[in-house]
Amino acid sequence: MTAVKAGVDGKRKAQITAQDLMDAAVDLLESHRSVSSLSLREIARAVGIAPNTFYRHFRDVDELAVALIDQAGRSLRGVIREARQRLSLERSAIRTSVEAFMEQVESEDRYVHILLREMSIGSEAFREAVERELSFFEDELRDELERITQATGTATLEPALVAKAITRLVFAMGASADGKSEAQRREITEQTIVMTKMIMEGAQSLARKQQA
Amino acid sequence: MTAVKAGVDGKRKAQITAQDLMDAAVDLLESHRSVSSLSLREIARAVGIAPNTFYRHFRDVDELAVALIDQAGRSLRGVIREARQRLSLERSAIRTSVEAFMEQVESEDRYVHILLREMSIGSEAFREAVERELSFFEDELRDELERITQATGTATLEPALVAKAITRLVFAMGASADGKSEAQRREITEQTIVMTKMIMEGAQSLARKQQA
DNA sequence: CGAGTGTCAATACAAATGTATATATGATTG
DNA sequence: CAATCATATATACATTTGTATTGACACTCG
Repeated sequence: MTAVKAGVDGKRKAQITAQDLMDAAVDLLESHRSVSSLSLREIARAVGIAPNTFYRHFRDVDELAVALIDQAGRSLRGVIREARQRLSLERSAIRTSVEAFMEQVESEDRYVHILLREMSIGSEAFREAVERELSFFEDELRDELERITQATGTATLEPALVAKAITRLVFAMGASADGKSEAQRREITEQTIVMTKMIMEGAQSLARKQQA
Repeated sequence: MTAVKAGVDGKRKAQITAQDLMDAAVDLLESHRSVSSLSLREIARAVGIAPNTFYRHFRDVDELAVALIDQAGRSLRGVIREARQRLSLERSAIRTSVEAFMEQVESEDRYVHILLREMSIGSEAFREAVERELSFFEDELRDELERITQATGTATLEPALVAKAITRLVFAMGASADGKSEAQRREITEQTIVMTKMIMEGAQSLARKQQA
């Protein structure tokens, strides 16, 4: 939208973008700071612009925070979708998905951490953005569960509820994996996989009992 | 420890206690503000003391935050224990416990909200305090599960993992119940109960399959 | 009674914050 | 080229922040 083509000569001042501001904000949140403790000036300082220039890109720090969540969600959903497409050849759908999720959490994409951490904090707009991402997940997962039910013929009790349980649990476990070591994260991943299987198995077992 | 006996005459300035500061802080966190966005002066203003007097009770706002978490955890554990003691006469252990938890979350005790919300945010000491409370929960729940296993003879797969899954899930659901209406909270409670039952059922079902 | 001690307020100050106003620079377009 | 526009800076100001210093008041104990 507001993208500016680089000038003919390469000597340009390197055009600050909204993305630059977001990256700087994420840097500042590296350690366990809350988004709400970020100051406009601090972010501006980090990217090397005058405080007022911030307003060219966002009205608020809050607005930047919402953009952060959107980005985190988008990136996370992309990874999960990709994992799902790899599913057909693989063994366990659960394992593949959970591992994809945790992979995304553990590295490279520091945006996701913020989503996981600040689920219940921040402005109204912020929390709504987080809720939106959770819903996306739940919906996609529910569809997937219903597809499995159709395909395998094994009934699942209340797919929507199962999807919600798994989503919340996986997110919570992901959040707890945050500062941990590689080994610890691997253990958390394995735990999460077993937990997810328990929920799935429980939902199917209850469905069987209910049928009888 | 530092409690001061009231003077002979009742005209005293009403002795500010650490608890007063904590209560004031909780008031300020009413809406979804982060603890890390609280200022020392703000809290002092709320209780009507001079900024410097704050130091008589806490070294930091961080130290106050940790005290907050401890209090929330203590109060929460008390309620769960009480619920557990009522269990023998009741029907479903799961329902009783989850309802007790949600009851505590939804009203009166605004301290618990903070614990639920800021699980992944704040200083090191803060997060450690939260982790401590989670561990307490998991341990007590695991003991309970093992006792059930002993009593009923129905095996449960990995009680520690089940306890962890249930704890994280219930906490996550509790956190999501925060700003909601009475009706919505009731629905969340019901959902949480079913989710918990799924986990239990799944763990038992998997144990049966593994035995075979 | 008088000295000590714990609890508070008053004043002060440097630093940091959000934002208003005005200005400069390079790109775009007539 | 001149005008316009988006982008960024500079300066400024009133607030707010954490904390240092100082002193007042009430209570306790010898």
